[in-house]
Amino acid sequence: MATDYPESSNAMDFVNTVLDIGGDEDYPEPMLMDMPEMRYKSKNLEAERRRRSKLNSKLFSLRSLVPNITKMSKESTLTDAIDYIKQLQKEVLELQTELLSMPDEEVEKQGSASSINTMTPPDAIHCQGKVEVSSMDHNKFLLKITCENKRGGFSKLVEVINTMGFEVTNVSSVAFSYVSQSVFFIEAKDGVLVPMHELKEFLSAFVGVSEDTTIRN
Amino acid sequence: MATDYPESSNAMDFVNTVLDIGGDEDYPEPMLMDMPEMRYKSKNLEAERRRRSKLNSKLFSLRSLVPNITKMSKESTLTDAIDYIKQLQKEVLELQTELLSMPDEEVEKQGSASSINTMTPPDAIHCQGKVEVSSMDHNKFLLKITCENKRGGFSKLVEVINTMGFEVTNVSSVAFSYVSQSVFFIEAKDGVLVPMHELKEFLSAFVGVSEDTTIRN
DNA sequence: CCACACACGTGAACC
DNA sequence: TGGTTCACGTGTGTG
Repeated sequence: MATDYPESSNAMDFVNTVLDIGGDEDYPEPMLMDMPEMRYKSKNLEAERRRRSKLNSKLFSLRSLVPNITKMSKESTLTDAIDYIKQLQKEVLELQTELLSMPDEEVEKQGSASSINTMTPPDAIHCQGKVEVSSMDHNKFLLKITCENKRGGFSKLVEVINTMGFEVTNVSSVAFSYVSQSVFFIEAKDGVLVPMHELKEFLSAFVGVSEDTTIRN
Repeated sequence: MATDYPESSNAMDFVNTVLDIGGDEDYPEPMLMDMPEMRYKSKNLEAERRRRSKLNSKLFSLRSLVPNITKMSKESTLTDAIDYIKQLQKEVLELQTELLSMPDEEVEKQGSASSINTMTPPDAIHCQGKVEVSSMDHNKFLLKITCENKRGGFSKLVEVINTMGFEVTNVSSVAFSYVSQSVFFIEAKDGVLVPMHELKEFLSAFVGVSEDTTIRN
């Protein structure tokens, strides 16, 4: 026991706690120096301890990244990490090919759950804007949207309109300075029936206008 | 200081004394310590060698999986692997959210699903179109795109432009009958550097024109 | 010379 | 009981 640790060696102790018992002490001490009590200390001792500590720390954080850990051991950590990387690579490849081969109507994730929809737009445009919805036909609408000119705002707007079940048949958009103004001529997709006020509410929430302004027929 | 420690001579002799000789190729013979000159050899010597070997092997194959290796060292192997896993995880998440968005079209044509699904997606708009790219500035381009007017075509176009790293600053699009024509004023996002020809090639491939310039009906 | 990284053999602790 | 895993201190090579 009682190795004279000159330093704390924190991570090591942590790993020791996890994997092994703390009790890995006691130097084999096969020294044959003629010095009476003075024990020869390698110059690397401390450095080596640091190195091991760091290495174990990395190993531990590597393990923490892998979801399925089979065993708490160095070998299985590496094995699992290897398998996990392979799996991730494969997954990325599949997703990429899937995404590339059929770009259907992908949107970034906006239009699935309403609760999310009303909450996620923080990164969308989040400003005061104006939304006008005019009904041109039973399934055709004219949107006039004024909002802050933000990076990606227009793309997101298109996506939102798309995921709501509308087809953009015609659009004119101009952005200048900090304001962006767009006019969309949209048409409900087949089988989609969205009430006008709902469309307006959603767009208003997305664009960042708190409560209504105008709806006209 | 201890600069005078007789490392090469005494210490080495000590090691040699302790564990036989050259120490590399030893047989796992269970030596007894009673022997006059023969020294005791640990029982797990060979096992430990195997363990180390296996561990290093894993470490090596882990390194072989990671594309960007900074240094050939254990620590950087682990660090790079960690970063790589993080990157992959992020990538997968992005791809999933990007892909997970519109059940619309697929649900619609689920009747004759599989064959159509696997056949239709390959080309997004699958028509002959025309793509013109004009460079307005080092990072600003003007796109003139003519293609078949297809459901969701415009949205897809915007998404493609967006994912390629461009910001749509201004757009005018008109669709009539079976043809759609759009003019995009786009600007490369910060840090994005896409060559003009690449942009054009990608858009052409997406829109469905085989070779640039020509529109064929 | 020194900092760093590595492999080695060993005792101990855990099934 | 062994078989397995671990941390340790050390020698050595490289820059």
